[in-house]
Amino acid sequence: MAFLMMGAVHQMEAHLESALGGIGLSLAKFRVLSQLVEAKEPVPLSSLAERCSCVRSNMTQLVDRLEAEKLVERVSDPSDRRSVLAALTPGGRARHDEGARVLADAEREVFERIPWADRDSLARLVQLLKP
Amino acid sequence: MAFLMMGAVHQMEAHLESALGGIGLSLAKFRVLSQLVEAKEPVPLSSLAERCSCVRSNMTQLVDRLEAEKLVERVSDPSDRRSVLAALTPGGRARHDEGARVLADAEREVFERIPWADRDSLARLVQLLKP
DNA sequence: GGTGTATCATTCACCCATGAACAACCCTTC
DNA sequence: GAAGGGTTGTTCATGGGTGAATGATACACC
Repeated sequence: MAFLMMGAVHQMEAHLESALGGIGLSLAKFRVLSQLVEAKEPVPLSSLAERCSCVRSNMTQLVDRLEAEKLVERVSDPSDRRSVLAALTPGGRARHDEGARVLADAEREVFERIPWADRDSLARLVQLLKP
Repeated sequence: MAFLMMGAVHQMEAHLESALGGIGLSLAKFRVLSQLVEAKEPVPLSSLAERCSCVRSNMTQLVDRLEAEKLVERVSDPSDRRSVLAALTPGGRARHDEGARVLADAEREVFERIPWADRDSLARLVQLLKP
């Protein structure tokens, strides 16, 4: 059962990943951009890591890569010299919007095989697994 | 919806992973041992990779690590000198059995929150996602 | 028998994720 | 104001995964 779910979800991830790959994004990078869009302002890496449910060291290198592609910028926080803020660039914003469209399509493709009536119960059951 | 499922499954994976971690295994390594047990005989890395749904290069280093822990052995295939067979050692067999017990417990913990009546429909819906 | 093609395992470079160790910095508390 | 303890981001080692390139081998076909 656990293996069944892992298999299905990994295939789904691979599908989304490959769709995003077409525009030079990945799920991890999209999640970061997405959080920055939502925040509407520069976010400390630490808080960004928390929002993305990953550890700080991971966010460091994720932002490294995003910065290399000029999708985000590191800016320093005047009020706390330990902190480094990640700021969305215009290019990053555009890439995110593109990614959101691509992802919506890919997600539709995955779920179109399961009838609308069943989606609620699937969501409910999956939710039960979480805490 | 996709993100909900990914989140839930990743947490579940983390739980199983940490349970296996207690005995020096991981999901990936357990999957390999498991396939070797099932096969009842040495298996070419290529076929092992296929059974584990991963690429050959990944299996190479997975077997590297398992071999370093003396859980499997590389033996050469007399009938095809390109091929390298992975063979389960007695220690590997024992570790697998231990892993299977640990995993069964961990899986029970994860799913005990969802009522028996719902498990079938969850399995059915997840199955729909797969091909 | 020689040639071409396909398959095998490995290596390499890369991506994503974790935990441990670390220097820099903030903040309390004396 | 000096001292300690908690944060912050980075680095490093490790594990797990991919795709591309490579050298060795098998095999079919001429």
